[in-house]
Amino acid sequence: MLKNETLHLSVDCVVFGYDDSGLKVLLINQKEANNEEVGQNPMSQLPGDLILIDEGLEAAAERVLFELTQLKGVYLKQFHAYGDPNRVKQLKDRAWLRSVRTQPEQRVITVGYFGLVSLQDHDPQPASFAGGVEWIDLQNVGPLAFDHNEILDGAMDALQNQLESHHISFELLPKKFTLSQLQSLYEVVLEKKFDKRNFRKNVKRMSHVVPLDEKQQGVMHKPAQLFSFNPDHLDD
Amino acid sequence: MLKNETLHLSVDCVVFGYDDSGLKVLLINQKEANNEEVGQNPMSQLPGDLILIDEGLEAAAERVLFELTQLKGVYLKQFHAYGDPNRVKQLKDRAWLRSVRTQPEQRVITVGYFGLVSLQDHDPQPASFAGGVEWIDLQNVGPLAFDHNEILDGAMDALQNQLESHHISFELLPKKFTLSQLQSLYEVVLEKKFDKRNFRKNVKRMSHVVPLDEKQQGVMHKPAQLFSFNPDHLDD
DNA sequence: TTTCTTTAGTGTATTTGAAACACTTAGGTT
DNA sequence: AACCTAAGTGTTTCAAATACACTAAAGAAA
Repeated sequence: MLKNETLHLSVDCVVFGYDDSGLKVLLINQKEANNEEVGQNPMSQLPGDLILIDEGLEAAAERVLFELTQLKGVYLKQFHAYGDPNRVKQLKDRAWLRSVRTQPEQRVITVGYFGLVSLQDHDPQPASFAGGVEWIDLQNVGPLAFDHNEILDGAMDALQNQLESHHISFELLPKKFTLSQLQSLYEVVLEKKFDKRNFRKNVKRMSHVVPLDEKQQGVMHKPAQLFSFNPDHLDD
Repeated sequence: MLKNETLHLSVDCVVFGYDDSGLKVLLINQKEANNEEVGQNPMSQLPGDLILIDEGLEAAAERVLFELTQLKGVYLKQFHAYGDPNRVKQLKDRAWLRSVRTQPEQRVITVGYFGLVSLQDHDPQPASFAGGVEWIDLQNVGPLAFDHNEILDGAMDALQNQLESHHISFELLPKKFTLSQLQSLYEVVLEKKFDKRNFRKNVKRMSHVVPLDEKQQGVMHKPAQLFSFNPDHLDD
């Protein structure tokens, strides 16, 4: 058994997708792994891969995400680096690593990015050159490869912490959205309920949420006014 | 000129030290560099070094900090990874890199940790096996090596963001402290003034700040009551 | 021992933001 | 015309943030 002499660096992307049915995360299936030797089911994992030798971290996250899921122009933000020396050395992950890596025993440190997309504005089933890609409801995420459950938790914490302070909710909504959609998003991400009238009072103080001269269409109830996000009005 | 084929990973520690004279950061001088070829002054930098092949990130930060500054038992927390492909390739940094690295042209990604110590409880002039170690007032920090000014700014942001929410102010104070010291710390770190009575009202609600049966000694004014931090009482 | 200097320590009134709460409206469907 | 559904809207109550000025205790100086 070879002694590891260098270490590798990867990026992993925790891409959250949102629509009226809830908050989801983008996972890829390890289709190409033959887990015969340990008789395991194919596992899911976060989209991620080794960075190239001359590539910046954020550029790597964008490239890897595009290569694995065809997603482009996604808001991405670094949140944490994971470097446990044994994070890719569990038995469950060996077969897959051998099938895709030239140095499967290599230690890999990874830098986590979280991404945000609106499922209405982006193709919810991005094609992949190898392996399936799926949006999984956050509640239904099972055991993932490597330490990806921990990374997912870390991304969720970062999202919750930054949702209110960093004006990122709009990355998860369609360009035109209703106040009810905005409220539901807050409720789903922060896992608590808000009072409708108080919530709207607060939104009306945000000058970067601008009402449009347009209403919701095709709904079987009173149509809601549409709003959009104006990044130029960030005076508050 | 050799093509780089692997990349390296380092940790850099931004250790903040606090006492009644203010907030400082621990820097080391590049004494061993002979900058003759570009005629530059010796530069200061954050304590940091490459991680070992089997070492966790936090363990690396602890080890490197100890090796370079003899500091031990310091609160350390990861805050950001810096991976610009050119971050160690500026002219100003070449001479020093050649004097200490076997592969000075190597790309290095670094993971930043911030550390917190009380200058009263820790030796403020830790000895180093090579190169001087100094506490520098935050206002007096000049140009540092590599991207270390940017890393320092990132650490300061992290400290400001976490001071109130993460109960870390106590890492910067002596075990026994006065409320005035606590208030000054908040004012220095958050760069704003607080009202004395309101500040104390808020502290009295924090059950983890416990009054001691002890008073300040050797001061030429009314001695203040001492308090300490009880990590078991974190119910709020 | 008196006076001076310095920082510790304390309470109330005002303003602001957060929280609680229920009915009417507009559109599509039956 | 009646019904269903989510949109939209104000006021009251309570809690927290803010603003503000004097007395107390110790050591130093006279």
